[in-house]
Parts: sequence; structure tokens; C-alpha cells
Amino acid sequence: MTDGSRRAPNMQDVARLARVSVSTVSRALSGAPGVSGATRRRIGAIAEELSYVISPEASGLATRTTRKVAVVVPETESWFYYAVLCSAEPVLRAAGLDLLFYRVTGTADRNAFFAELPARRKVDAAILIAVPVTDEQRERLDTMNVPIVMAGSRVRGYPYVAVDEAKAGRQAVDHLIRVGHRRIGIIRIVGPEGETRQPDTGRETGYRRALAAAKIPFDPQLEVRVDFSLDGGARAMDQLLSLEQPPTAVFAFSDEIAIGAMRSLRRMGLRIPSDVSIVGIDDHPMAELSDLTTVRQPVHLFGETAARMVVDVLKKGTEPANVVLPTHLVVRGSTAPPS
Amino acid sequence: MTDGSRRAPNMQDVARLARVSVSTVSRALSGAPGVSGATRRRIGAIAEELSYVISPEASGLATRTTRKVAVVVPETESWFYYAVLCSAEPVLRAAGLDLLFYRVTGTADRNAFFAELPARRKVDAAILIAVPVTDEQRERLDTMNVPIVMAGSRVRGYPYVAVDEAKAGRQAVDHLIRVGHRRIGIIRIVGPEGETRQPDTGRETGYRRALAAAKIPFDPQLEVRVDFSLDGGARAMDQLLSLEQPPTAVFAFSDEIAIGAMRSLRRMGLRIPSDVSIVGIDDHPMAELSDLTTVRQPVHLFGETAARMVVDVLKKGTEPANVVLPTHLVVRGSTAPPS
DNA sequence: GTTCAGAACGCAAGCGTTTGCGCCCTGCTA
DNA sequence: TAGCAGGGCGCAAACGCTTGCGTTCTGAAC
Repeated sequence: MTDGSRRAPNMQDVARLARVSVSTVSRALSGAPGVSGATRRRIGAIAEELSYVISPEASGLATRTTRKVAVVVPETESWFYYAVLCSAEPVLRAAGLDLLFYRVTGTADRNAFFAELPARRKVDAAILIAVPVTDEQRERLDTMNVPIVMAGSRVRGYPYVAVDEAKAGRQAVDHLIRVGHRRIGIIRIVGPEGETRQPDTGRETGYRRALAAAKIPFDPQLEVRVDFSLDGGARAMDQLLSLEQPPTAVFAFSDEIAIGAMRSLRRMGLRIPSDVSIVGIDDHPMAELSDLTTVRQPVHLFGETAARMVVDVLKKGTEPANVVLPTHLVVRGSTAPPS
Repeated sequence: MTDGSRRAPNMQDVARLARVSVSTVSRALSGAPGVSGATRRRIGAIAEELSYVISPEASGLATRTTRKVAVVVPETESWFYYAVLCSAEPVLRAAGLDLLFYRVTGTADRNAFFAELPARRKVDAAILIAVPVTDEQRERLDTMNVPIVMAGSRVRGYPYVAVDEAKAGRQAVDHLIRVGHRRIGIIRIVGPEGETRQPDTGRETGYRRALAAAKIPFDPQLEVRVDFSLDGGARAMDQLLSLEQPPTAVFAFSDEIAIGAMRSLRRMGLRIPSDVSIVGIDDHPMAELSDLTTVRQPVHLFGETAARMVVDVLKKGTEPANVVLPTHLVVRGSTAPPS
């Protein structure tokens, strides 16, 4: 039993025991100069003994700082967001920053979120993980008056860490073309209310460029858009297969979409890759198990980098430089020449 | 442009404009009695106008409360934790509580985590999502002196929301036995340093009970333990298949493990379920796609319930009652009578 | 023996709220 | 008309820390 439900020790208590003033305790504990080594050690020992921890509220009040950063994710419960979240956490924690988790669900709620800005005054910075923001929301965002970094998507005017989506798209589609496909479908995603997402348009650009480079005409029939889920992928594939002239290969927005699509193919009795080739993006853990060709993006670097950017801007106060992470093709068994 | 980098408005500012004292503003804004309707409205309007938000630091300092709750997850980057996290968030937010996210990684680091207790003094309550805690750590935990609820595992002395793991295990294995299997393997998980996890032992109990009920002798050879990952599942399956008398059915700790195991089976050229039946636990989104028979647990209710328990205990101060969530068998194509 | 520069430390004024208590009304009762 | 209750509000003391500035003290330079 330590102290039961007694009030937690404060600096006053430490000061009393150390026979010094609270100022000295504050300086000693924070590593500020103006305290002799001996005193500093004594104070440290006593604080330790009392298992004293500084009150973040009081400290924050005095320094006008919160030592917290908001990480906000969109509704989709995809693996991607958790991976980024998890990789950001240790970096922030190492820097003494706490991570406030927010999830904005649905567009209605999304507006409410940005209107209320629950993070206002609660954080020193924010990381948005592939959260789409409209101009209006953006304005609200600015009233938070803290540095913001985007992870996994680019929003004009904010520092970001992202991949070159168009390039990733090209890597995927170029591969399909290289092995011989000419009729290539694309499965894109849309938000719950039909909004388009930035990574999606980027990847589609890559798709178009790849086609153009190979002089393959763009066929709008081969482009379907679904919500971001396994099931969406499955439905999209059904739709593509129902075309009078279905694609021989499909580029899916992500591995999760691709895996959903593969399910449809199997259900239809079609073989991968002999009947239809398929390529995704991410290198999701399931991708290897599904033998899915994909374009790997360094997901964990998103979180790490975004966190580091935040830490730096908070420490140095300098606007962080954007970071573009590399992607590369991982060829597995889901792609092969058309038969 | 709102106020650029000016300091945020405080209660003083609102009070001045409303020609009242800060006490009145405080009472008006917090809904406390002792303020006339007219004054209250005037203050509300002015606060709105200034887009004033209360300083959580100051408010917290005065009330000795943080309005934050810690959610801590273990290292494993499994879908489960994110699902629970995501379902807890809206409940907490609706109650005006912010969610501080912590992840304890590795056992070495795990000790450090409990030793330092980074959440100390930063939260009003904590939710541990299937985080194993030793007796020693538990003692440390108590020094946080805030209510703690366990989601997805039971730790003696803490309120929890969980499923009956043994029952879930039985549901899975009873099913295998019912369709005719007698030689049934089990894939269990271990922590990074070989520790056993509470849900794991529970499920194993269910396995043993099911065997016992069917008078099938327990064969230790049929029990393998691996780390909690897709790959772990695959390796476990390899091991089971290498037995001189391999099982005709396998009960996997979770769907992710099961899916890894299925991969091994396919690689070996074995067919599911004709050669080997397999059943998991969770009803992971991938389970349906993989046509995996499983025992569904209401994952989202873990988060919701845990959050609600926290909200209640914070509001009413009464120790919350434990909640045991139901599980039920979902039969799909991965199980069938042995051939 | 002065003088003086630092080093080491304390004082006290914040930081922005909450809240117990007391004061001043207004309006009603006797 | 005096008395009184109670609503509406302000005062000021916390809450637990940080930090500019002032004070004391020690030791070295002269």
C-alpha cells in the first residue's frame, strides 16, 4: 500500500523535505541551471522516494503548453491507420509528448468535429492521418493555432509525409502492362458521402499515366469506385466481372480492397493469376499470405516521420520540410501474363 | 484570419466584455446555478463570439481532475486492439473525456512502462486492452490511484469486460467434435518473452474441457505455442503437420492465427476442410473472406462497454459491475467432417 | 581587508480556473 | 414599515507549477 487515496505529493512536499524552496525543486527536477549538484541530487532522491510526479496541469498552466499532440484518423477502421498510430506513439512518448487519439466518423460528424475542434487548446500540435479536409474545415483547423502535419495525404499548405501516390500507381500498373496486360481495371475508393480521397486520385493519376505511356486508351467502364472495405473490394470485382469485356488484370486501391476482390474471383471460380491478375498497394500483412503482388509503402515510417516532424517543430519551431517516402513493387503470385 | 498568433481569449476577457466577474462567467459556462438567465445568455453569446474555449489545464488544476482517460494496448499490432480502441473513443468523447493512447512494447519495455507509469497524474481513469499484468506491475498500477478497467482480459481485482474464454474455446472445439473430429490440434500464443496470456489459457481450458466431455484424451503433441502473428499461425501449422499423426482439425487462438495456418495448409497442398478443418476466434473481417469458421466475439462492445464503465465510475463513483459478453459460433466453409 | 563576480537559492507574481462565503439587492410577509 | 429570505453576483483563496529578479554567500582578485 502506498498512500491509498491521499492526495498526490506536490512540489511543496518535496521542497519541505529537501529544505529548499519550490523554485529550487522545480529547477532541479527540470534540469534548469542554478542548482548545485548536491542539492540537485538530494532533491532527486527525495522526489524519487515520494515517487513524485509533476502535475501536468499545473506545469502546463505555467508554461502555456500541453505536451500533448492530437492524432486524428478517419472513420475507416483500416490496418493502415493503426500501423501509423502505433509507429508514431513511441516517438512522441520518447519526446515526452502524450498522444491524444481522435477519430472523426462520417461527414456529418466530421463537420461537427472540425467545428468543435475538440483538440482546441488541448494539444501543442496535431497529426492527421490521411484525413481529408475541406477548405472550410481547414479554416477551422487553423484556429487551433498549432502546427499540424499530414501523414499519408497532402493538403495544400500543411507539411506532410506521404508517398508519391501517382508513382505508386504507375509502379503497379506498369508492372501489369509489362507482363502483357492491356485491359486493366482499377478499383478506386470513395468516402462515405461520395467524397474523393487524395491518395485515391493520386493513384488513379498513376493508372492513367501508365496507360497513356503504353498507348492504351482509357476506358471509363474499367474504373469502379467503392467504399474502403474488404466488402467494397469484393463488390467492385463483381462489377468488373460483369462487363461484357472484363479486364484481364486489376489494380486495386489497396491490399484490403485487392483481397476483397480476390475473394470475388475465387467465388466466381476464376483463378488468380491465370484468369485475372491483381495488384494492390500497401504490403498489408495479409498480402504475403494471400500471395498478392503489391506496391509496398513504408507504413511505419509514416507515423515515425510525422511524429518526428512534430517533435522537431515543437522543439526548434521551424516549419518542417515535407517528406516523400519511397514505394516499391513487390511481385508475388497474383500477377502473371494474361492467358 | 482569426487571431493569428495572439494569445487565446481567457475567462477574464469574456468577463470584461460581459461586465461581470470571472466567477460568474465560470458558473454561467459550466451550467452551475446562481446566474440569471439573462446574464447566462449574454455570457454565452460573448463566449461564442470570441470562440472562447476553456483552458483544460487551468480547469483541471482547479478541479483536480484531468478529463482524460488512458487506453493502453500491448505491443501486438492486431486488428483487435484497434477495433476496441475505435469503439471506445466515441463513448469517451461523448462524455467529454479525451483519450490518451499508450502502447507498451516488449517485456523489457513493459517493466519500464509500469515503473514509469507515463500516464501517472495525467488521467482520471485507464482502460487496459488485453494487457497482461503481473502482480508486481499491478502494485505499481495501483499507485496511479485511478479507476482501471480491463477490456478483453481478466485481472484479479479489476473490473473487466470480457468474454468467457473457456466457453468460446468450447464452442469452437465442440463444433469440431460434433462434425466428427477426434484428433484436434490447438494453436496457442505466447508473449514475446514466453509469458502466457490470460485469454490464451482460458481458450485452452475450453479446448481441454471439450476433449474431456467427448472422452478424447489430451495429447500434448497437438498443442503448439507461437507468437501472435499471421506468421506464427503458419509456423504452428507446419509444426502440427510434421507430426507422425497430424490432426484432422485445428483450433486456432484467433482468426489471424487461423488464417496464417490456412496459408501453410494451402502451401502444403492440403485442402480445407477436406484434409484439415480449422476454426478460429474473433470473426475478424478477413474471416468471412477466408471462409473461416469462427467463434465471433463482439469486439466493438469491448470498447464501448469499457468506455461506458469508465464514464460511469467517474460520474457516479461506484465500482462498475463486470460484464461478460456473449460469443457464438459462426460456421463457414473451413470446417467439415474428417474424410 | 575591500571589492566584486558569480553561484546558489528564495520571493512572489503570474498561468486560468473553481468555489466557499459574504454582500447587496429586490420583493414579499407580518 | 420593519424584517427577512433568497436570488444574483463579486471577492479572494486556492490549485501546483514556472521564472524574472533580488538577495545572500563564498571565494578570488586586488
